[in-house]
Amino acid sequence: MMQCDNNQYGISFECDGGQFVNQLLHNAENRGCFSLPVKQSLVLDGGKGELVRACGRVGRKRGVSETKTAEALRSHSEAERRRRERINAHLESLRGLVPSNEKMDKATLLAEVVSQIKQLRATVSQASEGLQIPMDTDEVKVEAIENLSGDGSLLLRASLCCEHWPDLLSDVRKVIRSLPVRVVKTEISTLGSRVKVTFLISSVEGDSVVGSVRAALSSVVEKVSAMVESAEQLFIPRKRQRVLCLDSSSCLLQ
Amino acid sequence: MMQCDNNQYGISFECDGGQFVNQLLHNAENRGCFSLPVKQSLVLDGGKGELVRACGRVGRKRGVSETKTAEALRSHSEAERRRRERINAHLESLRGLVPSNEKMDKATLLAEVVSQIKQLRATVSQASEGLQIPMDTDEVKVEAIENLSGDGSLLLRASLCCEHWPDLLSDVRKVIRSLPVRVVKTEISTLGSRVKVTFLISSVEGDSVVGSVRAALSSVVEKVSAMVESAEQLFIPRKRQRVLCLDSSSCLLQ
DNA sequence: TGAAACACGTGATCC
DNA sequence: TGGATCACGTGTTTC
Repeated sequence: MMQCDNNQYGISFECDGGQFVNQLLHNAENRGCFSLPVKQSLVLDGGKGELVRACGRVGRKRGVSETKTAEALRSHSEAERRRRERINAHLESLRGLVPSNEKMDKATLLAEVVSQIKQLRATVSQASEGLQIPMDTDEVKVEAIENLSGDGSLLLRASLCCEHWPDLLSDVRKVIRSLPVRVVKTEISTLGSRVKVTFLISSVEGDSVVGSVRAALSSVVEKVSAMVESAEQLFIPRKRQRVLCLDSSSCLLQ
Repeated sequence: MMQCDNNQYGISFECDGGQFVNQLLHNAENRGCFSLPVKQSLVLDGGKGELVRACGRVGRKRGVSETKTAEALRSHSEAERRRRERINAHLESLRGLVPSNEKMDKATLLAEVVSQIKQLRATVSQASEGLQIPMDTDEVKVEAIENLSGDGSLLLRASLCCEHWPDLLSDVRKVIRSLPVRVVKTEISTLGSRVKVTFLISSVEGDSVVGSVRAALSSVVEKVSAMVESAEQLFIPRKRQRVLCLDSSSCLLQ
């Protein structure tokens, strides 16, 4: 056990840095009535914010350090109150978000929130399968649909699915335009923050076009995924796509 | 201010039942060093679970009531510790469910959870539109598709969408069978805990069949909605449909 | 240094 | 009554 006098409120006590002994001592030390060599404990008189000795008569003359300690205790307890209020406000929000009733204790409420989130995630995952918009994995698909007659040209269905990103659509347009293909049809669907772009593409160069379209779309997906990841690491909350459209044909990319 | 000696730990103090004054007195009373006529305050010696006087010498002889108080304080603080552990365990679960990082303070974590739930709900709502399975409102739709040639028979598309309930499918089967119709095709889709059943129905009685099919399906939906509501009021967590199938033709109802 | 975050034990309240 | 829940002020640690 060693002496530590580095606590900020000027309250001296015995401790050894060990959590266990600290806990054992905690209560007694608060009152300064422990048999170990405790020097003193100070408490705040809530009524006037003045300092009193926990044991013994109320001090007649008070030093500067005691006044400072009184102020520290006051601001400390006020900060703690604000913290509690902040936390409880969020808990109230959650109370409004889970179905169920009011008058639910904190632990049960939090358990309910946990299961609610899991349920919602499962539902979203299910919906994303039905809508063919995977939520967890990015995706690039390119497939030949049919060989057009004679001239060796090809009809392709190509799609990409990833998180939304401001430059996503213009990037997709750029890479598609750089290829020797003609876009027959475009569909853009979104689900939550995910975007899926599907093309019907015709090309006269049947040989390598599948690979080059796949490479082009993959480069876009990889760029977006890198941007999103770095934004998350920098604690920048990604802006969510709020306006969602499903199955809308559009010429945004043309 | 009036005397209250009805607190369970045998600790006497002054109070007036008012929250404000109670708070002001709270701290000083803990130590029994307030200038108001406080009788005594007892604290638990964490090391051995023994009772000591907050002010004054450690008592040599201890009464039965003091022993009982010591035990009460101990079990009280232990119960409180368990409560904290329960709450913190749920908070840890939530930490694992929000994306973001570890080392997030409680208030921020809870704020993140709130926004996460809102986002998930918006996504589910969006998906339910795309999949034509409304999440918030029950629905019965019946429409004539075409008049079959000559004999006055009719082809209908009928659908119902509501929460899942164990007897739902058999109830639907029952009411459909009670009608003078032939079921041509059935589709069952689910999203989360919602179920949508769609029928293609042919009938030789073209006049009233739309209304009677609608009435039949509505009676099922109303029964289910009543069951679900009463289950929620009784705090019975409705069993969620875990196995989800989308757009599956089936003969479950035939 | 001082502000912020957490765990703790306690008084109060409810059923 | 005893047990459970909550708000509170405080000691401690971290940055």
